[in-house]
Amino acid sequence: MADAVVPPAGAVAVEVVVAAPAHSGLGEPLTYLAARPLAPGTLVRVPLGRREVLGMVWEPTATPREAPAGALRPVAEVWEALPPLDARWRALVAFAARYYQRTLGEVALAALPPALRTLSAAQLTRRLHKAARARHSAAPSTPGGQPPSVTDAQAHALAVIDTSDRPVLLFGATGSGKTEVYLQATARLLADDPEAQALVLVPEINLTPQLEQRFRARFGDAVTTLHSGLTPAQRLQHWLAAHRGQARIVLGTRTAVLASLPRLRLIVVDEEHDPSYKSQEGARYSARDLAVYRARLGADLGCRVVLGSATPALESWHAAAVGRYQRVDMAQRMGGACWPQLRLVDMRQQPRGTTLAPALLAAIEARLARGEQALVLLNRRGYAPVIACDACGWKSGCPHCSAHLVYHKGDRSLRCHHCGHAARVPRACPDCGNVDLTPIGRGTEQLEEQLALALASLRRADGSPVRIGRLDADTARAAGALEHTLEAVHSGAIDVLVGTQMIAKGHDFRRITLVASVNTDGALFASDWRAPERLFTLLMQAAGRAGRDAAFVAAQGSVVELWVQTAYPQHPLFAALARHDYAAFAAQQLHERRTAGMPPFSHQALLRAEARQLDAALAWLRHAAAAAHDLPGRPHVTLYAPVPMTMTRVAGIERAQLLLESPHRPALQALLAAWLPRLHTLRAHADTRGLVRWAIDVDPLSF
DNA sequence: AGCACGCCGACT
DNA sequence: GTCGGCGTGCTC
Repeated sequence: MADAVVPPAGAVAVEVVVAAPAHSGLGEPLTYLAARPLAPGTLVRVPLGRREVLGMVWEPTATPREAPAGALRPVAEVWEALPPLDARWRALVAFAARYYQRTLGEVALAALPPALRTLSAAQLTRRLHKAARARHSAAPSTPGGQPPSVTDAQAHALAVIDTSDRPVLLFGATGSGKTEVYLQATARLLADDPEAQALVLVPEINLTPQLEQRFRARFGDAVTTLHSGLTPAQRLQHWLAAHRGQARIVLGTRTAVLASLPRLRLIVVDEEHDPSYKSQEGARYSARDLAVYRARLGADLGCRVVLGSATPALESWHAAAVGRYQRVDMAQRMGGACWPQLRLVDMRQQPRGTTLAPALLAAIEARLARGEQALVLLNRRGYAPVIACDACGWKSGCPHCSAHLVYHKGDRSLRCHHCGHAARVPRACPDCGNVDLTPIGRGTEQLEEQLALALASLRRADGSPVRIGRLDADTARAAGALEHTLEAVHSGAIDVLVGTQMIAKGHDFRRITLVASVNTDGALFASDWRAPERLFTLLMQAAGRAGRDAAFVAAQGSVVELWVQTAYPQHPLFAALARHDYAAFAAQQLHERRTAGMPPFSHQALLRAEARQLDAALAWLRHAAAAAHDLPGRPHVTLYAPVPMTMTRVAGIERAQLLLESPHRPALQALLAAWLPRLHTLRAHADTRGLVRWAIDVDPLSF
């Protein structure tokens, strides 16, 4: 074919990484011919088999590989218009690829905006010119207003951020003014260095619109965003602005940690404990951990990293305790806002099946009567998690998953929350024909209904009936619905907001004086040993929604309360919660984890397998474990027996996993690095029929 | 991962 | 007789 073309005299070999997984045999950089040497980080299009793909020039690997068999093919196109991705960025990608056991190309190319891959060099050049013109015609940014003066705690935090040689863990209560610290740290940096860039990471941008608003209000056009809500064209445009240094501040979700930011000097990870920083597919990286590493790579520029949370991840808390991070405390809530008092409702004293204890209902009524608002948390959407037949015991199971179909009353459907399967609610039991099917348990939809019923006779000051709003993945699906509901809470159009954990995020509600958690115990004894940490975080976060306006609370003469319904009121988690004492909770949890040898006192990786039949998945994992037998690091790594996942079947696929654990991270890393090539060989040559796919998850968060 | 080639069941 | 299922093999 075209390969017969004789390379021009003076052509040189260049190494190029492409977005190919390791099992393709293309894990290492590929060698092509170019008319002249190309700088590492340059984007190129290269022929690969019968197609042409985007690749990136990489520096030759330290250990020279033997030349590929056939004649080298020439690079098809060099994207000269785009400045190469710089050495710091490549070092970050190289680290992420190595640590999370992926190929360079997978990580490097996945970090680029998808729209970039579809462009030709000519289209890119046009795009860049257009962006440059738009920039010239745009009005200069006009940051609005004077920054507010800072409290002593904020000033201290800023001083530490300025001077610390370590990652800073900003431990600040909800409403203690962490955002103002981020803003002023950013402002100082930009004032100090006319080219510096800052990266602000948030868990989910649509749940925290206020942070974006505050950054825009302060820095105007210097702010750009990077998240999945943007159109492909916007994402490309924003990415280019960051890459070319025009965007001074990038506000984004976890993917933004891999954005190109040549003059990056400040990284903020807000709500650093949030699990959404851990990627759950592809390269399963932790954006928080990569942020810390990235700051280290930028040390020569004076790059700093700030991890902020009211309830840090226990890993981060421990890192601060041993001195790897520097902790700064901001304990006080601004403006004298007070902490909710904890009210535990012992559900063992309530009749079985009670949704809302009478005392809690009365407390809500009292608040509504005074014109205050309440927030009721139930971490389960739908009307009921399952429906059952009264006669034969049939339950609504998903045909594709080891899960129940959830009853959604609104559209009379049964829906699987794992695979999306949806069906009409049957008129009668599919097994015995009995017509009495009963919903078991409660979801937000039912809670909303029961609250409406219970509060039906209640009137607001103006005589109108009280209004109940619901916020969960179902009601938030429609465009603008989330903003609309939040606005209704702010304006007072909604008196009681019912919802899943999404109502606990950073919304700054002014008139909420009561927060209630209705069905708490599921999380207390979940099989996942991280469940208590997540529950504590959720309840602290939810509690933080109440009493934010101290003047309002005082004028009302009200008491701010957090109500928790539980059958285990004596659980130590609640004692710490009552004192809103994260430190005590962390100490207790860390003690348990140390005793049990769990993270952060050990390091873990999972080998996950998916297969048509469970046996095939388990057999593969056993093969894999056997293949690890004599590997480096093996003596320091515990391999547990392969087990089916808690949710064994999802969308017709059986899942199992093998846990690896080591007190010594380098040993685990060494083992993984040596193990993966063997696994690829095993997959290709051993009998692995039925196995659909497998993947390594380093530092897994969920099991 | 793509994208081909290649060998067995229900349709114009 | 073809269209099309997805099994295996290759890509510097």
